Amino acid sequence: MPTSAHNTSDSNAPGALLTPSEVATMFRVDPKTVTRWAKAGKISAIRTLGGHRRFHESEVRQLLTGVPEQRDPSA
Amino acid sequence: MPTSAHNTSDSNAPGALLTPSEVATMFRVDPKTVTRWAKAGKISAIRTLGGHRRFHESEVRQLLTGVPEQRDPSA
DNA sequence: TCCAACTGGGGTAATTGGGGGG
DNA sequence: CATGTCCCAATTACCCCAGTTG
Repeated sequence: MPTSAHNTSDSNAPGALLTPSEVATMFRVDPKTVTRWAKAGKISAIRTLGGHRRFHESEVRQLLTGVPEQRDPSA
Repeated sequence: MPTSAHNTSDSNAPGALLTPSEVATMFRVDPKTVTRWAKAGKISAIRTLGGHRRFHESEVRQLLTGVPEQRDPSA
């Protein structure tokens, strides 16, 4: 996961994917912790053909915004 | 990622976050006290998916700089 | 193909959260 | 009222090595 100037992390891309390290940096946690969240189902993740995880940037942002859980308002 | 995978000290990052113990050390108080400040709304904090708190480094720095809000002198 | 960096998995120490009492 | 310390349970961080990434 390159941190170069022209890396693939385009915040504008709607379907942008982030690596575990990227998400870890955003939450100020260890990459292994992000993996643990994925295993616990707390965050959705897709796998590469080799088994590595990739996370949706939009979802990560929402979690960071402060929306831990969603309640049905009509309930 | 260039050389550093996940650096623990990303003070240059705009959205840098600090752990409770980090803030506690900066203020020379107990981590529990920092938690109380967060509960009292005296300092904004975001939570990890596991419930742990992370504080904005910029906000902490401003508080340390000595720019406290006007205390209620109406007493 | 080779290579440097990142990732996954397991296991163990340290930190954190929450309540209660001083 | 605010802070520091006690308890325990949960979460997180760092260690190893082998495999994937680009």
